Amino acid sequence: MKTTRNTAAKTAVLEVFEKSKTALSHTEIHKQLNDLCDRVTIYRILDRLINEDIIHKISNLDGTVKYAKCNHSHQRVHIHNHAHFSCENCHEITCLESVKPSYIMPHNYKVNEINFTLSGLCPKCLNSNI
Amino acid sequence: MKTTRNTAAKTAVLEVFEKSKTALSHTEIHKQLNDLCDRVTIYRILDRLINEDIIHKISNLDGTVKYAKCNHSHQRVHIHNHAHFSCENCHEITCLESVKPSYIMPHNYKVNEINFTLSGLCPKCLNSNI
DNA sequence: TATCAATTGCAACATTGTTGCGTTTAATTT
DNA sequence: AAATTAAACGCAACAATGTTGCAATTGATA
Ligand SMILES: [Mn+2]
Ligand SMILES: [Mn+2]
Ligand SMILES: [Zn+2]
Ligand SMILES: [Zn+2]
Repeated sequence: MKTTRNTAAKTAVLEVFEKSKTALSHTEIHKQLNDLCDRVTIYRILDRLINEDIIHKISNLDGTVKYAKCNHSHQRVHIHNHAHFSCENCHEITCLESVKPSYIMPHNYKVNEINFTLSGLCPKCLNSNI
Repeated sequence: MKTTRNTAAKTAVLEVFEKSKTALSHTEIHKQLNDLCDRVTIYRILDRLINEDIIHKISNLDGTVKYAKCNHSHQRVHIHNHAHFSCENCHEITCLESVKPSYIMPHNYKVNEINFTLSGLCPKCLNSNI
């Protein structure tokens, strides 16, 4: 199998994730890295981090894509079954690790992954907007 | 307020939706219309149909965006609270009108919209793949 | 230190969606 | 039926996002 390496760029991307309380887009990461590496490199690092189950991808209703660090306690099988919240006002996306939807599927479907994103107003914007 | 008009292109787009059992991407619609109108026009028609609550937008985990016809029985307030299924094999996206997630939100969030997309194998692909 | 596959930078490309503007057209009024 | 007029359109140009090929660099290992 392919081995994975620790590079300066990968370390820097991980540090950006550590410092952030919300999910980040490719562009936001690129700006924070301030030309430490090429934007293509960031796409490739994100791909690797997803394969290594270190981050997960969040696809929003408006088409934007963000990434967030996984904070799971080393489960053997790791499933991203938590919800994400996307604020329509400040556009911040946060993991709601405690919110896990329950649902009943029809027969004959095999579910591998779920994507549950809620949009509206986050607590910060809800308070300041009245 | 702005009034809305019935045009040849809009009618054609609606016919495409009527004929389809699955959700459609902008590109798929454009191909089916076979240069009846410009691709920009299709984007604008889709925007209008969403505002008129005739179709809804489905944003998938892999970044693709599709649209599907709403089949609701003229509720006063119309909320898209059903799930969508995205097949990893045939890439068809279908509305699962009967699947509605239940969940408990933390306080201080105002939820306006939800996006619940499941991916995996659809019944068709599940059966043909063993 | 030598090796070598993983990683990177760069250029080029593809896809998707948006905007401005002059022209056409659907629906309403005269 | 003709005039009116704002909605809708086509076209060109642009922006954002993501992908690919390839030569050069570099991290990990021997
Ligand atoms: Mn996780
Ligand atoms: Mn609907
Ligand atoms: Zn907010
Ligand atoms: Zn399928």
